[in-house]
Amino acid sequence: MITAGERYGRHDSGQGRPFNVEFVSANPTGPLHVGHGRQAALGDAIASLLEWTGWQVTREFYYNDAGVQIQNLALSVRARLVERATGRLEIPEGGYHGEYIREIAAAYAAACPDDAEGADLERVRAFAVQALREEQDRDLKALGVRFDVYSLESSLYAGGNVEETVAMLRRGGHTFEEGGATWLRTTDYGDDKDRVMRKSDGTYTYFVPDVAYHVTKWRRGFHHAINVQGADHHSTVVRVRAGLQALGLGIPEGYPEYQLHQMVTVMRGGDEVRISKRAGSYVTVRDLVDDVGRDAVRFFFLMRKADTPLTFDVDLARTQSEENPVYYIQMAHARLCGIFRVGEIDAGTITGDGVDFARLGEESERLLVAALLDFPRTVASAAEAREPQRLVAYLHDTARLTHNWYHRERVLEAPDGLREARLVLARAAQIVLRNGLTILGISAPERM
RNA sequence: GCCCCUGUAGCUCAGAUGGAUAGAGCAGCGGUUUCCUAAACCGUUGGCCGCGUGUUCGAGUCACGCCAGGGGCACCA
Repeated sequence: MITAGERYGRHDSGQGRPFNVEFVSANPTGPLHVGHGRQAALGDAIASLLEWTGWQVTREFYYNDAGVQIQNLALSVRARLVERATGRLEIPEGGYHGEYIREIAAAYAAACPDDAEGADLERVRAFAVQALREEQDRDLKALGVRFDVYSLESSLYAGGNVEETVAMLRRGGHTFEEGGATWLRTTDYGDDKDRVMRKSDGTYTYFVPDVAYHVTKWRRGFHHAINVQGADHHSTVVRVRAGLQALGLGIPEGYPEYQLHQMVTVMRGGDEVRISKRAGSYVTVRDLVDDVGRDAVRFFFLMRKADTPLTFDVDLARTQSEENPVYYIQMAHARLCGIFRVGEIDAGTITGDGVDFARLGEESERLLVAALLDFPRTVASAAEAREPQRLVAYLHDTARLTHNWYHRERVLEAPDGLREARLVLARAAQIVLRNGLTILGISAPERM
């Protein structure tokens, strides 16, 4: 434990094989909301857990920048441009009402004075998408989440992947024509009804580029992949997998994995904060980070398993007291640091050599030692199940045992021999708490 | 109607590959402070694990059926 240090808890079950973790993947049609925040925290923690179990992880973000939603975005911005020019506002059907649309329109008008009413819709679209991607990048940065790869739906059309996928599906014999549309017989793969892949107007439904996208993932060597999404996308799971099966490329039935999470509600002052993208009332990821801090945001998003609806209690998250679990865990770590600080001991020099661990006989220290030894198993289990909340629960438990021990037993003032053994225990607990928090993307402060 | 998720202490939730008296936090009650951070700790009250049947030596965990709540069921994404 001591000699492994910051590597304590790692495994090599992944054996360096590539693993693609796709998460957030928000359409560039607005700022990131709390649901994306949960995905960001979950996806990043799962990615980290996989790294700790020996996988070579790529964090990937997929932009749906080619569909109807983007068209609506462009039309919404144009509507605001027209409003600026004429004073008349007509937001189109399915359009976006948020205040940020107005801001994008203002920026567009400033950048492109020759097109103040947005006559060049393609130009408006590109501008708005770019602006919102930058906006989302700032949100992700506030959370401390980084991606290795950004994939664009539009590039799948431009690169011919969509056409190629459709051609392969047709060759595979699982398609048929009806009502002027082309259908994929997804019922051959467990769907409850067949799905349109090419609409009668000649455009493709969303899941076709999705299938094409996953073909590119597979071909890039990612034979292991997981997508973290909201449970409202659960109907896509069967379709995408069905499409991949129908291609006959030898892709396994369960590819890709999905980790779907339930809804997030935000409580503030005892009331639920209503979220309505349409009406423009909005709790963004950045609002939350500004309010309660990055560590608390990440922790609260990770403390429940994905299958459970999450209530984000803003008042609790910003409380700096015993009630707030994230402070409780960080405090346990800071306390241990405090021992070394007060004792003027460099924790890094602790080796455990020549120490008689049999002297750690108190109940509180035996329990703590047992918990620390359990850390690698917890990491492995959380990684295997793709469930970071197991690690959260473990850390809370270990923090409790740490506080308990700290209050019952003295370290610096213990007799010779026992003192050295307890310093090793303090060091080991410090390592485990810090490693655990690091996996979750939460800081481990040395003092608070 | 079909699909997915959930149902465990008063409340919010944990309970890996089935395994011994089912755990935590909060709330409640009772304590602890000349002490490495009281931003804390200790003790204690409180559970037909939604209901039923089945598989098993053994079920909170697996299967099936009910009941209740949430979400999803487009030639939208």
